[in-house]
Amino acid sequence: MLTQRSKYALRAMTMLAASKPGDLVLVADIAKQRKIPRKFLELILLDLKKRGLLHAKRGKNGGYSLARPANKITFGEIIRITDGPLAPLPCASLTAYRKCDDCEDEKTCGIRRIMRSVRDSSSAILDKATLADAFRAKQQF
Amino acid sequence: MLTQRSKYALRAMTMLAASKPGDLVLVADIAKQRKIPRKFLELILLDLKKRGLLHAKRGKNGGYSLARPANKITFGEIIRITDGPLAPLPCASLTAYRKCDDCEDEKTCGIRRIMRSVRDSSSAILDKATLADAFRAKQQF
DNA sequence: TGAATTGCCTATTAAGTCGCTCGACAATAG
DNA sequence: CTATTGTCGAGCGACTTAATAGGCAATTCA
Repeated sequence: MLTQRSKYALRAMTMLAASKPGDLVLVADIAKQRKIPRKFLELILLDLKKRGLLHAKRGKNGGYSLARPANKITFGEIIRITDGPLAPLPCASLTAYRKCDDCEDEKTCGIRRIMRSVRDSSSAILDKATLADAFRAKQQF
Repeated sequence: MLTQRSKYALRAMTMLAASKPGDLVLVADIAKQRKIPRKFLELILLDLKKRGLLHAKRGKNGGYSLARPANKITFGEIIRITDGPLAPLPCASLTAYRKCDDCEDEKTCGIRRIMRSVRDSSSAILDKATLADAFRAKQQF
């Protein structure tokens, strides 16, 4: 399950994706409109900024905007930043591989093989799904 | 990421799958061979038993065995018991659906749509992968 | 019958994570 | 200068996770 943190991040990002590119949006506005605790949201956005997904400007008339077009920012990126690796096991992760402490032989591990295919199918979806896709879905109705 | 609990469960179950069907295996033996804290493992196995995946017998010459053939027990079942729903969001779960507290309109939610497809692809794999599959993978080498 | 074995069950604990808040600071516009 | 707005560090309560402890209940077998 995604953490609340990740849910908030996705919601905030889809809101930014819906606003005009380059337009600056206030944390306070995002918090209000998406019902996210303001101070908590600050931390999340800051993180997304540090990882290059957002651009921020301080001071009056400041705010946040996407650092790239909405169709160039994927769910996978966002979730990895807020929640960590997508893979069910560290030994099945590409972006954050780690050997299992007590794994006898990784090559013959049936559990790993299956978790690896779960990882592959999940990231196939999440690394392809962009903010623009999510927004488009909303627009259809 | 799976919890330690789930990892232990999967390891224990694959060990039981490797033993002769109907044979009783001691908790202590599983714990030793798979390097799982014994008392912790007891709790896990008990849970799996209550949910119908294992059969147990008490007293001397007792132990655990699979309640069904290894090719009828899936990873999905095991993980749902030990870790809960597979879906990344409650609103995207089939087996444990729950509406998001503050979701405006589920039908138009782009996030949900994507998470739903992640769920679908994950469970397509995990509800098909059986203990026998994992064991077979190991045997190949 | 009774001792040994083995799973069943309830509590408890230590450490960590999650969700969130507070207060001060730094940059920027006007 | 002042108001605004993001940045940052610290901290906190509730919960979860991983594990331990200890006794009870069923079963075997001598």
